[in-house]
Amino acid sequence: MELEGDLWFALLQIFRMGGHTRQILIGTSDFGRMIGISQQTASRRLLELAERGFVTRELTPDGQLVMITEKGIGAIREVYDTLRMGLEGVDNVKFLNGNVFSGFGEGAYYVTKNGYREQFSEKLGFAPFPGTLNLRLRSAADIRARAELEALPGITIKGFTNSERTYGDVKCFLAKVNDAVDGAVLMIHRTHYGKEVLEIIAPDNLRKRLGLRDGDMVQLKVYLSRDHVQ
Amino acid sequence: MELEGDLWFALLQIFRMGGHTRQILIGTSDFGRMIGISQQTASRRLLELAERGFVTRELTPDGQLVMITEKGIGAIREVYDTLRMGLEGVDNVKFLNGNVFSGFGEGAYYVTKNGYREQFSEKLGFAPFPGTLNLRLRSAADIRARAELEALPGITIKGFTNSERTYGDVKCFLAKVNDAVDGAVLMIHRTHYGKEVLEIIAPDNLRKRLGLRDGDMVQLKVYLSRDHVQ
DNA sequence: ATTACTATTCTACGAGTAT
DNA sequence: TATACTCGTAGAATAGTAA
Repeated sequence: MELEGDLWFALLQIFRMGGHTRQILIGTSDFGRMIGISQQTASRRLLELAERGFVTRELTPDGQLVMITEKGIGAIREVYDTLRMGLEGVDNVKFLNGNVFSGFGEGAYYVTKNGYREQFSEKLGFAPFPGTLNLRLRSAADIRARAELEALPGITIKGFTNSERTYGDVKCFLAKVNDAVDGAVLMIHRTHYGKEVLEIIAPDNLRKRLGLRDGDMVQLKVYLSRDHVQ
Repeated sequence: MELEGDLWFALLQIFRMGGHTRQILIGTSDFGRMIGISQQTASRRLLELAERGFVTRELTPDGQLVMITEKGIGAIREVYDTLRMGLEGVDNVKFLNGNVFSGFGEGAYYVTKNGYREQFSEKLGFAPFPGTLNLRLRSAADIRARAELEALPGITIKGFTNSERTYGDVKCFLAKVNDAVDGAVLMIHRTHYGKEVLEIIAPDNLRKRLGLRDGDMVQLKVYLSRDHVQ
């Protein structure tokens, strides 16, 4: 989150007053009363929001004209998008949480095969980074949710045969990692991992992109069908 | 707001992990890392959310099973509704802010006339409290916005004639006061107030319901048409 | 009237640690 | 391992004012 709680709520209050559509005139006393803080703190909040570029400010003799900037609207929309998907797309989404661990890279092996790579780009919309992020599921509910994914069609990446051997089908689901990065869950049919493991692919190296280390918890939003993916 | 900033963001994090759909297993260390606070503070946050009824909690040897309650979802939905109306209904809404003052109660006089009362109930969906809340608009933008309301059709309450005199038409707009209470803006056609005054009616006494005193600022969301009113 | 500085109070964070 | 207590302290909030 770019904006800590109290500051975000100050921004929300400006938003409620229509500050995203036009300049609004507010006094720090009124503003403070509206969100339950003192005049002085209200002053500091508005100052800080302006300093950090979330609002523009213009002092007048009887208050200040405040308006939310593009950046401010972005901060609001970020929360909005999270809430919308969670509240309205429930039927199409499964939430999973797991902890990062270092695996044997079997997924990485698959992901680099040319016979798969082109299909990934075409069917998932991105060329996967040549490596997977391994997650270990820890709660019964997560493991159950993973089992339910097995039963769903998902997005199928077709197997193929080359001179050496035959490669089986791979099933994927589009997913959002930590509510921030788009990627996909890889369900390799014959894997030696158990039912408590999930492999994630993404356009980037997720460990670097999200600053993940072994043991860190990661949240996944798995899209069961393509509808409503955002 | 029922929930102060930091606590709300803790709830949001649980939401992001799917805690509104099922119990999720989280450790206080992981949870803290995810929102940038210490293990101890994370523990306190979860404890307080549970104490205040926003989540249920169940301790296990390796973490706690947390799930958002109805009340918690309500707190999230409250913000969601605000954001949705602000971001998606912009064309249908005008935001106005004004300060409460004690007026001469002309609106109250109108609002109690039987010839109007029935129409209010029928066309606005509520029987108005016999009194109005007077707001004084302070910024040029607010006064301009009020003038724009004059030009719109709104909801017309027809005038009538009784043995004493003739009563003119009254125009209304549905509105939300302080993002919390449903009411309506009353545009009495011939009033001795100037262009910087607005009268609000609602099912309840707004001063009591919202704890308003003279001079307090009030925010209004005026719905220009009935579509998308929430 | 305002906003916002300085001084002071006090809340709330995290370190250390018990369970 | 967990969670969550106590406690010292940093930083935030308010009081008092200046501008």
